[in-house]
Order: sequence, then C-alpha cells, then structure tokens
Amino acid sequence: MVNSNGKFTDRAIPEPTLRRLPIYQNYLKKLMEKGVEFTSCTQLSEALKFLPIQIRKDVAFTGIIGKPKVGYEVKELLETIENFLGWNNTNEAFLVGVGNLGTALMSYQGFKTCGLEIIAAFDVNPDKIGTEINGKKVLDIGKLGNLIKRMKILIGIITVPGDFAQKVADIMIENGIKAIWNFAPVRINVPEGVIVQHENIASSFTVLSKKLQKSLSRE
Amino acid sequence: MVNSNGKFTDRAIPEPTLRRLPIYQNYLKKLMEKGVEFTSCTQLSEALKFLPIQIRKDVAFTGIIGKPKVGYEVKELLETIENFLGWNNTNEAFLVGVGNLGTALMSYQGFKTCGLEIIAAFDVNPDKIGTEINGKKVLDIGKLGNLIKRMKILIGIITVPGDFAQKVADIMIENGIKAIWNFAPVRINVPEGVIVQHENIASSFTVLSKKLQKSLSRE
DNA sequence: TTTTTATCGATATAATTTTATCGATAAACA
DNA sequence: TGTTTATCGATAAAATTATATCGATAAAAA
Repeated sequence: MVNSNGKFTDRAIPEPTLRRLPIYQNYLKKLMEKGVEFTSCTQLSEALKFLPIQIRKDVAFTGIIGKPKVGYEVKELLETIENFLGWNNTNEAFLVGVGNLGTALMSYQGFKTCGLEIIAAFDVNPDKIGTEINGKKVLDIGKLGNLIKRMKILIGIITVPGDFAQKVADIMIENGIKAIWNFAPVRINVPEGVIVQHENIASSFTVLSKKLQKSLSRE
Repeated sequence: MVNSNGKFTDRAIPEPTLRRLPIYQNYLKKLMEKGVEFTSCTQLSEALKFLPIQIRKDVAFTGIIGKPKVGYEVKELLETIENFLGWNNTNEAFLVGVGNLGTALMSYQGFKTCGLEIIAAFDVNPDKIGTEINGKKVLDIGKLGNLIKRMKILIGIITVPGDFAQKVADIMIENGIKAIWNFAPVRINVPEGVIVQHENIASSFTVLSKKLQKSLSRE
C-alpha cells in the first residue's frame, strides 16, 4: 500500500509516536483557540518539553509537509493529526462496570475529541441499573451480549473487579467485540484477532515511585 | 554502586520492565492464594501471554536467582519484586480534584499493595469540602500548600480540569512536592529535580483504536 | 539584491528494548 | 547410576526507538 508521496502507508507507526500525537493535538487545539496561525517543532518543543527532532519525526508520520523557517499551519497540522488518528469517524463502545472508574470514564469529556463514544453501560447492581450517567443509560449486564450483537458494537471497556473481568471479556468476544480496553487489574485472554489493551494503574505508579526513590537517593 | 552480585544496582531499569513487574506481582499473589509453591518463566508466560525470555530478564533485574528445572519459589519471587519496587515503605500522597476520576483513585483498593496511600484530598467545591471518601477527608484547596509543608508530603496527584493543573502543580512544588502524577489532559512544566508523570487517557485509547483500524482493514 | 537565520526533511548514528542462542545445572526417569 | 528434560543465567543478535547531523529552502534582515 503506497500513498501519494510514494511511502508505505501501512509501515508500522511506532507506538510511542502514537501516544505522543494526542498530546500535540491537544496543545494545537489551544493554539487554535488563541488564534495562532503557524507553529514549528521548535515552538512545540518549548511548550511541551519534547525534543524538536522527535516532534518533527512524529508529525512526519502523518504525512504533513512543513515550510522551512515557518513550520506548519496550526489548523492544517491539527486536522492532519486528527485525520491520521481516525478521530473523525466515531467509535461506539459499551462499558461494563459502573463503579467509580466506570463513572469517571463515562463522564470524561475528553473522549469526544478522539472519536470515542460510550453509548451505554452495564452493571449487575440493581441500584445502578436504570440510572443514567452523563446521559447514558446503565443497563442490566444480562442484556450485554444481545445488544453488542444487535448494535454491532466493536469496542468494549471493562471496569469491573478483577475476578469478573475474564467472564465479561468472554461475553463481549462471543458477541462480536473486536477490541477490549481493560482497566481491571488482571490480564484477560482473548483469541487471535481480538485486540486487548491493558490499562494498569499500578504499573504507572511504579514508574513514578521508582523515579522518586532514585531522585531522593541521589541527594 | 555495586551490590552483592557484583552488579551495578543503579544501572537503569528499563521502564517497560518496571511496568511489567506489577503484572507479575499481581499474578503471583493469586498463585500464593492458591497455595502454589513454585513457578517458572514458562508457566508465567503461559498465564500472562508474555515471552518467557522477557519474564526471565525482567525478574533477573530484581536480583532473584532461580533453580534450573524448577523456577522460582512463588513466595520469594513475590517478596523480591515487592521489595525491589519499594512497595514495602508507604508513599503518602495528596490528591487535588475530587471529581469522578479523583474519587475513583481515592477508592481504588489496588494502591494498598503498591504502597501508595492517598491521605487526603483537596477541592474548591464547598459541597465537597468536609466530606469523606473512602475514609479520607476532602479539604479546602487553600490548605494544600500549608499541609504539604507541615506533613512533608512528597507525592501529589492532580485530577483537576486542564486549566487549573499548572496552578495546582505550582503550589505543590512551591511547598515541597517532589513527584507529580498528572491526570489532567495538559502537560505541566516543573523545575529540575521534580518528577512528573503524565497520564493521558486519550493517548492510550489512540493505541487501541489504531490497532482496531488496522485489524479491520486487513479483513 | 545578497546575506543571515530558522526550520524542514532525509539520512545516519546511538541508545534502548526485545528476542534468540547456548552452555550449565538440578530434578525426573529409565 | 546414567540419560533425558526443563529451566536458568549469560551472552549475542535483531528490532525498535531516540537523537544527531547536514544540505536545502523560505523568510527576514542587511
């Protein structure tokens, strides 16, 4: 697969790049609001504390071409990134587990920009079933499989306690979910062809805490 | 700095390793509960879907030595990992921003194991000030700086809207916080010597969504 | 108009991380 | 007791990611 620049479009995008692009996107939105028309990797690097070379490489993946001495048009860069990330077409998702974290995700406004829409949530707790969070209904977990199938939902978000995560994943997969975003602190097993992303909050904390340990021991 | 094995203890631990160790730790706890006494990289790899070689390399960083044909003693491995990660001494932290995410973090039980204790939270909202979440008091943001100083807190968790994140960070740093875990969707600038870890939920989603796109386009 | 400057894009180098290979060893088994 | 086997730990190779270098170019300044 070759694009208009003669480059392979399907060449693997480095995951770190993929994780940084939304950060640029977010800052570019602010520049837009301020009415800034042009920006450069140098300028972005000062604001975001990344190396300019890294930013240049990252944005190059989206295919945009900048102008020497000027940089990139903010509007164009923003659109190019969002386009590249596929944030224009909406991804509908179901969330299972309406605890604190589930509620937080359902209420999170930032998903709008990146094309994720949680269209309903599911839980076992009768007190929660029937309520609404951020305008989205909380339904009985029993209806999960059926609704996935009927609505052809492809993305599932798991925010249940660890013990139930695999069970929920199984129901999801059985009914056609192709990508699972798992916030439960266990690894779930999925068959070939299904994508899982494990979000482990303790893992993140570990990185911070190790750095702190190290920094304190140096003093 | 050289340890008893003649290795440099301060040799940088790869961040990916640091992120995987808690995953092993979590699974090992389950093995313990089940009463399993020994485990091997092979066995762990089957359960967790990592390559056995990678697991072996990761755990080697903790300094543990296994036995050929047997592997590692579960109890010892668990303790070694927790020790290595410094999860035995408690890290006290303040959290600022008692929204859904802040509440979720305050209620998260998984932090106990990894030695993080959120001992109080702060907010601007008078309705929230004075309440308790998971046994922890929600205090007026005005008291933040003073309490950081008085209690010598080193870790700050930011779960406020993006616009206020830098301001909160500044107060934290001014009063002695050395590590900031930032969940706001903006990058915050900190002086030399202060550690920030940015947690960007959109970044994570992007990785999942790109993989899904790719996988769907292959069919 | 010419020179200087900031920035890009391409290419090259370095660092980090992952994966593979292989000899050594402890347990199981013939 | 000797042979086979699973696993470790060390070392090596490959892959990925980050950083540096450098010529080209568009704008600004002299």
